[in-house]
Amino acid sequence: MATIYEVSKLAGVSLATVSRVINKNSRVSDKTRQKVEDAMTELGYRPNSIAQSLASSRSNSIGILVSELHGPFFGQMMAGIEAELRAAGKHVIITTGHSEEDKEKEGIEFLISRNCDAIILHVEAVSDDYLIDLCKGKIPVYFMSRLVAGLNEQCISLNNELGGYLATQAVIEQGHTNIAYISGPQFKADSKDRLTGHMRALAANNIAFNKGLYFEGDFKETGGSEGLKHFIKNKQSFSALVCANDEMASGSITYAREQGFSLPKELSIIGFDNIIFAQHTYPKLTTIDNPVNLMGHMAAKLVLKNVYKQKDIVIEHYFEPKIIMRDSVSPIK
Amino acid sequence: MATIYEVSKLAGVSLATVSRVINKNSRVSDKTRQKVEDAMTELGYRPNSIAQSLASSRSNSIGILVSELHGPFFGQMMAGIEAELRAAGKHVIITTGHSEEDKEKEGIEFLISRNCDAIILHVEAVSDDYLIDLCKGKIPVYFMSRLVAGLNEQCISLNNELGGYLATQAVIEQGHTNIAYISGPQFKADSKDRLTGHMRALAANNIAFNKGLYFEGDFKETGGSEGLKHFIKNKQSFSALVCANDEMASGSITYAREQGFSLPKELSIIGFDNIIFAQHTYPKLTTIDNPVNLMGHMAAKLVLKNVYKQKDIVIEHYFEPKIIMRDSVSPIK
DNA sequence: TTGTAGGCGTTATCAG
DNA sequence: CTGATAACGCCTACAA
Repeated sequence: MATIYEVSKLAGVSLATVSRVINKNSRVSDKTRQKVEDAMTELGYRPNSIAQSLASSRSNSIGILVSELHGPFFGQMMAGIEAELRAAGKHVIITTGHSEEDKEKEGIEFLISRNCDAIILHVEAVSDDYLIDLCKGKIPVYFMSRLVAGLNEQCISLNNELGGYLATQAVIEQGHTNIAYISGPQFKADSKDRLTGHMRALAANNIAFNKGLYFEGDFKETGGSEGLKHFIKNKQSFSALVCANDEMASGSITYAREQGFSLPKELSIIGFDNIIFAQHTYPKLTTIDNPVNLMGHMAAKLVLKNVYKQKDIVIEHYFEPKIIMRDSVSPIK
Repeated sequence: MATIYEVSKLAGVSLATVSRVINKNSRVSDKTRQKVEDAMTELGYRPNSIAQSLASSRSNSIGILVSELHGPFFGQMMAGIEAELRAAGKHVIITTGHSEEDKEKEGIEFLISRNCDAIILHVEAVSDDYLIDLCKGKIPVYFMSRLVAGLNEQCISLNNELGGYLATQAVIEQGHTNIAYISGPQFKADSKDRLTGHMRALAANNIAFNKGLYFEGDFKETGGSEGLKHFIKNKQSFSALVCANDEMASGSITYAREQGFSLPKELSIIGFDNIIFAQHTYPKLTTIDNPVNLMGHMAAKLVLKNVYKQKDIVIEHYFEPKIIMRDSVSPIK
């Protein structure tokens, strides 16, 4: 692979001049610029971004840490971030944390060690203290879907509590009072907040929280089926089921039908996130819209504005969920 | 951020010695190792992987190019690759090509310029010639879901033609002869192969290919609904619909129900890929299993074996799809 | 086992 | 506008 040195020799100029035409900044006479460019194409020269990065301590790449690479939620999030950044000529380096403290930390250190200009984190297992410490470092850090106390300016988050409230409220408005709830893993802030919202809606309507109608799921399809199975086994009676995300709602819809429920007549089900597939369950899933793709774009804009000093960017840190009415919730008879 | 130099000073040893304990290879006496490690923790030292990479021209990171970051197909693929590599202590750098030639090339160059030890590509728009050229470079290149002539050893692929055949054959075996087909974008090799398989099944059963029952979709949910709408508008008669992937199958199931079809009685639908969500459509989607997660693992193993010289790894280059019988296909009345 | 010194490919600061 | 030259942080023969 040709280096800047060979280019300079072929073009008959110095290293510095070649570097200048690469970086298009300081003035170079058109004549020499042309010579250099010719030499570059002739040699098929490509700048080595590793070397650039080492020398300049800038990399034009942004590190991203997500919990998982699969799943509709993270897919939309990554896609949003990447699209915005790519359009600005930046690259993205993605790694995973698997919701485990060690792996999250390791992932973060990898990104830092790669000289990312900034990192965008969706972390779930690591403590606030760790994050606050992290922010004292040199590299700018931003957070998706996590509100770290005192670091609001660096967070893009959804009002999950409100979302949880809206979901349960929607079901209550249809006359349901026996409402089962399948939450996400409770070590995750999102899950906790959604559950809090659920409780608030219950309380606001004078419905007592029934522990027998609560199940902690895993945010996956299986969580939905297992939760429902659990309720049925324990002979609970309920006419509505609110799930803390759409995957679990899908799983429970499938399982409910297998058990002979007529949906939504005998059981109303509501989800959370509004993943694309929510339009393709049967009945079509009523759910809470989580604009995670948009939030990804916003996180990217945040780094564009703060790190790359792009002007005229308006940042919205806090997103409000809204309900999407479809067919999986019906009035109680 | 502390450097190796400060560590060496604090530990009272040379740069080389510090480098040795970082790389755990050449022998260092326990005593000095301890001194160095103490110094490292005291300073909170983290190796700068950029500098490591520049000096050693090795990066312990593998570049991955996928078309999109979202969607169940790529999600599973990335997850498979990452899991395998992560377990081996390697990191993954993911970027996207968006199925556009320019972006694919740009993505590849980014990965190369980042000194990846190897790159794994899922490219769709770039030509074989370009890829063959690419392989002449210094950095090892591997391909997912694409067979490049002469480069079989570097490819992990699925027999898409067979999959296409199996899908249509399954529907024929249930007595269907008027079979509509919604393909993927025909510039993609996968789509083309699946269609070829469809044609072979038709031919093998003496069913003429009817152009009116063919629609080129986009591999997304909308492709399924649009295709079905197209057939209906043109007053085609058909009792079965085979879709080149599950997203389109889901879209067509939803649309079919909206149009009042009773499924699967009045219309049998089959998909391709067996994404997780295929279990949650109604009726549950009969489809062709595409072990893309496994294939991701295999691609990772390929680099573990060839690039990192790990022994005892058995590579399987060629995967066979198989049919997954569920409920969306029924015998013709 | 440990240290010295040159080099990886660029950038950036000075002079000129 | 252009050219030397010293960093950037680390690896790796080669010596000791």
